[in-house]
Amino acid sequence: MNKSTIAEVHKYAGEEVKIGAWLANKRSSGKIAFLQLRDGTGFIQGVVVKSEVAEEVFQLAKSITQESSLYVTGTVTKDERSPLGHELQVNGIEVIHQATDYPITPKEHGTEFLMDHRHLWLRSKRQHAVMKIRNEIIRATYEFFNEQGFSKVDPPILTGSAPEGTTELFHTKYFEEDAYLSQSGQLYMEAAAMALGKVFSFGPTFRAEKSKTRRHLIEFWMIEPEMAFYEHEDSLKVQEEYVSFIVQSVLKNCQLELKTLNRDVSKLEQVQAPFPRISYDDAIKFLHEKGFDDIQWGDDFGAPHETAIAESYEKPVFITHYPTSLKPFYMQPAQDREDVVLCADLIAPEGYGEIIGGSERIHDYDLLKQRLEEHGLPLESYEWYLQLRQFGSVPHSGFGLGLERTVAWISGVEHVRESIPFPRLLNRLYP
RNA sequence: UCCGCAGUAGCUCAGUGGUAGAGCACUCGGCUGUUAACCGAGCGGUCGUAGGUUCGAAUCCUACCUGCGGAGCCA
Repeated sequence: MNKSTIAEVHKYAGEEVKIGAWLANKRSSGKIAFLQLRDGTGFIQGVVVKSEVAEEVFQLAKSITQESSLYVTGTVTKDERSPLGHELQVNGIEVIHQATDYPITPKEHGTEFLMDHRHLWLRSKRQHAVMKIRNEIIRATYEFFNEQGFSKVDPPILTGSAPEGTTELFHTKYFEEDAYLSQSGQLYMEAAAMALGKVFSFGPTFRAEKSKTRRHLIEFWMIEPEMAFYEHEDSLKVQEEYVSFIVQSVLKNCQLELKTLNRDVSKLEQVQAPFPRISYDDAIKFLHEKGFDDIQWGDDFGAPHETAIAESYEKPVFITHYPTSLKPFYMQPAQDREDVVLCADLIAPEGYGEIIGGSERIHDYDLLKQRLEEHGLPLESYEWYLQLRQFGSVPHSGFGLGLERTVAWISGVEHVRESIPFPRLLNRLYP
């Protein structure tokens, strides 16, 4: 007999297969039982007809409990009513392990309860779909950057010096020394770009911020590309092509998952490069026209401002050329204006907020040193970083994309806590 | 850190001073195409914690704890 996964049953239409699965849910009447089966690759309905199976098989089908693990044998049949297109006409059931009192019942549950049972919640259809989309975004990321000639480079997670404010850094010990968990690999990626040309990193990031919104996690994953000889505009092109590529990849390879999540795909279909750009100057003017009188040139945008700007575009939008005072020390000033820098934030549509922050980096040694001093940063900690500008410095740019915000946006889930398997939030370190 | 809301059965909630309730889950019975299946019965309680007011408190008051939503914060 063929052993199959649910995702592959279509290859065995009309044949008998054996599937290892869990019982997600069950409905039954006196003479027919419907088993909702899942095996990680997908969901399928098993149909047990009393008149066509042995009496003990039907009695077993009626008595299996939610989330018990099973080997199910049956014939694969095509069925229009199934989202998968196929059903399983069950003729045999072997219970591997009987589950009792599974906590997540097929009814409504509150956030706290679901988060306390995240290890089980992941089994549900919705969460399964989000995790599959997350996986597709990761897969497409590797495909895109490999095809574009980037090398993956892994920056350290444990770092020594504490640049800027230490309040948002996780403190730990490195034997006798103080150490901090990385909140960005960017500076190291700049060094890597001088060695390998075009590089990208993909790893965890830690921010000890007391943020409590649907867009914030304490531990999240970032993709940080860095490109030698790329100026600001070159970097924007990479960003819009990259984001378009992952959105189109999800549309192509995760149709069932998007359907499960009820995602409005027409909005995603429009996400094709190029993306609109608006300068910080124009964004301030736009907000004033919209009646926001609580913001003036030099202020950073709050969540309502970002959302208002994003809502006037169908695609993600770049906000470029922020005031120098709002941005970190390493950003390259604009050629004709000292008061703004060559940077861009990419704001996702539908209120999902900033998904990318990027900039051209200062490549002039004297200017970089001056900026470090202006920001009151200890030069000795940045000696290696300054040396990148002493030995064949070149214009270069890079950006960081927040994976969970991107997953949340593309999946259409409300909160980033559903876009990572085990979210770390304020007051949430379990499970 | 600030503002607002909430905490009652395993879960989701109703109950605004006078005998603790419903749906789901679970158990039993019924039902041949169900889609959070449905119908009937049964089981199920330290009303977040501590103190106070009252003849009497889930209900009113005070403090604390926990969670949710938002703001702030956020390379």
